[in-house]
Amino acid sequence: MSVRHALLALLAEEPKFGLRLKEEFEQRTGSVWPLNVGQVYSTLQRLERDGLVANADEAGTVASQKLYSLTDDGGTELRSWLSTPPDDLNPSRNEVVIKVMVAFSVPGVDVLDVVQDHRRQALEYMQRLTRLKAPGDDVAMVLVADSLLFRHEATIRWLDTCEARFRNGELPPARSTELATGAAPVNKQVKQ
Amino acid sequence: MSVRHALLALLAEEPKFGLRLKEEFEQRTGSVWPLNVGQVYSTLQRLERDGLVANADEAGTVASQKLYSLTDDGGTELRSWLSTPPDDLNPSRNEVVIKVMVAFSVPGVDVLDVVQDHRRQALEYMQRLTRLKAPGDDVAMVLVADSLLFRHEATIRWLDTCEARFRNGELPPARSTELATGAAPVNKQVKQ
DNA sequence: ACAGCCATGTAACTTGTTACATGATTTT
DNA sequence: AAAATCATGTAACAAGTTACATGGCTGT
Repeated sequence: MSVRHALLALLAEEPKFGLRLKEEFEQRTGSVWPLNVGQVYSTLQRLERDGLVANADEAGTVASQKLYSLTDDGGTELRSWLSTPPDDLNPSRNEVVIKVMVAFSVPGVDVLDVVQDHRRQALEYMQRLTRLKAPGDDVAMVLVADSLLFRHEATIRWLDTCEARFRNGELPPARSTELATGAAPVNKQVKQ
Repeated sequence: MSVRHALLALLAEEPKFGLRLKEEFEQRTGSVWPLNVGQVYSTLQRLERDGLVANADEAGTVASQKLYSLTDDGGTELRSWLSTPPDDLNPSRNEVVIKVMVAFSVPGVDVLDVVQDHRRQALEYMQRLTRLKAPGDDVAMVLVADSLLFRHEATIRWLDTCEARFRNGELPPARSTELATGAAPVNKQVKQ
């Protein structure tokens, strides 16, 4: 849901057209997160359908440009988004975490290898980011790179706690001969 | 792409059916990331279509259960996933980062307010997580909670650097009178 | 027999990606 | 006038969410 609202934010400044929105979005993120043009147009269509954006077809612009402007409802929606944290109740899935949590029961695979693999890869990516940040002209790019650095660092720290716990013998219920979750009902047909 | 591969991993242990996969996935993530049953079935269909999974319709099970097993191709795909880092070239978008990067040009909104808002909310969520972790029986839940805690901490640290830079007068190019695309794109590496 | 769960499945929708098609404007 | 590029748009697909429909099995 980020793109939808980001477009609203960019339109709050002044009416703009599709391609311009793509360019500005990428400028704000230092070109780290490219935005597909096609998605801009379809998102604009949906925003218009929902009344958050209107076609400001005033003169003064090139004919082939289709200007969109923020409506009052759009402004309300935007302000609400800016003050709301991203979904506490449904925290988005973390691929590395999922990978580790399912890896330990795969035959022929050592979870600790997976952990080490990803730790090393995260480190390498952090080094690449740090190197890339050096020129440091573009503030947007530096900030977004920082966000990636912090996130990778968090991943590495998590992998470390994982390794510590695993070496300490703390393993999640491996082969689920019994699904002993209190809430979830046990599947009686499965056990043989 | 997490769910698809997670199912492969769970099937590597032994043939299983849809509902069981849902239950085990949620068990592995301490019920923090619920998995929709419908998605399990449609994902299984796609996996079967792609030859990564096969219908192991052996006897011995209840008629209404449809067992799936991992194929050789599925095993190869799984092993490849387990040793590959999640998309360095297309790092996934971070909603909080996007929010901050687009907020500073919204009329009537102070970026520093947005930063403080989200800092406070992330802190509150961390406290809730820490409280929730106390009973600490379920290793899976503790690990996933840790991953969320680390991620929130990374967010907070990023927001702090943002605030520092903003107070220091370092603002990204606000109104883009000129879209100077001369900057080296982070992401445009060779597609190989 | 009937209620209630187990298990599978489908339909409609949203977000996002890639690729392609088409017209308008500017440049040479 | 031809070529390049600006700008919009569409089609097809993957992945995910919600809601609903449909049989089969189990317990009382």
